[in-house]
Amino acid sequence: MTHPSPLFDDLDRKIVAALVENARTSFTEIGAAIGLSASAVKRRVDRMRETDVITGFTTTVRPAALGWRTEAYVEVYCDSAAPPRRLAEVVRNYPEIIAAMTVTGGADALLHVMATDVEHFEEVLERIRAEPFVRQTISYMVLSHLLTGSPEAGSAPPATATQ
Amino acid sequence: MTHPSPLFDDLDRKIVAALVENARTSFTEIGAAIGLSASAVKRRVDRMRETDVITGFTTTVRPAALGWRTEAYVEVYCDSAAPPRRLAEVVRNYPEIIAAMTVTGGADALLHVMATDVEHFEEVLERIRAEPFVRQTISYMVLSHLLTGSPEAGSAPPATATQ
DNA sequence: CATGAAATGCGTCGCCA
DNA sequence: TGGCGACGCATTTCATG
Repeated sequence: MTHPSPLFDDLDRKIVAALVENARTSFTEIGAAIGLSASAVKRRVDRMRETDVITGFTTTVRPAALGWRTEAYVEVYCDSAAPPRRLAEVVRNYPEIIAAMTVTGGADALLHVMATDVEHFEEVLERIRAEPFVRQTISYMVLSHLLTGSPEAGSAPPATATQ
Repeated sequence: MTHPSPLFDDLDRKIVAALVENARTSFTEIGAAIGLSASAVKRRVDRMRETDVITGFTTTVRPAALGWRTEAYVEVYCDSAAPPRRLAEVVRNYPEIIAAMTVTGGADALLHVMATDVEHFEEVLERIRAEPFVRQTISYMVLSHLLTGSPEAGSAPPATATQ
């Protein structure tokens, strides 16, 4: 068994859960909730930022309010010659691509794309298809979200580990 | 038409961009950067929270550090009888499903699933497939991320609007 | 109608026990 | 780790163009 694990314990988990739920919660309040002083909470948060358990604090917005009204997932099929990892460089040049990953299955990669409207999306798609080693794309336009907020990985999974 | 739109101007956009980049940035600092007082910034943030332009402040974590080491996208094909929207209720019972949406294309819905490992994922998949009106699923396991952080919708799209 | 300025209460952050 | 203290920030109230 793992020992009282000095690397990441239940207190850390509760702190992360609180910060995922609201990133602007004060250390004092978190400390009061879990029975720790504010300085102890700050130390733990600083350590988690250092070890990249916590990667940042961000704000969630309603994309439509900012003008992003069209969302899609795009499967990308690459030329068998080029490794899909090379898409990493390409993908950086598209502000419309908010996530990209290599996947198992028929396609080599999956892109998460945001656009202002369908016309804009079509334009982005044409640019992607014009990239050197992109052979084919298949798009899935998002119609509606069935899950609004993301309860997310803030909660603890069955078992836990580090790295 | 709408005039210089008091609803959402460039200052608001800059504030949102700053908060997306770091949700714990002080109003004072944001104000100094855009030429506004702290109270003015706070008022604008409060208003944006009220109108749901800003939906929350959250913390980004490295999922692997919390024990979520397996990620996948799952296409769901429903029985033609049941509307895919009914998946909304089902999906809520799965902490492993962090996003779900209806999409165009062959599948009715697309699920974003997180699990601790492949065994756990298989177990989740079996539960999903056992749901009443789920006819078929196709899974895409995520191998590696090509885009780490999400520059996201923090930046301004070509044109802007509200609602 | 939104802003800036001042006042108070609270949080943060470094230091020491 | 907790506690203390200085400083900075958030938040409210008030007056102004």
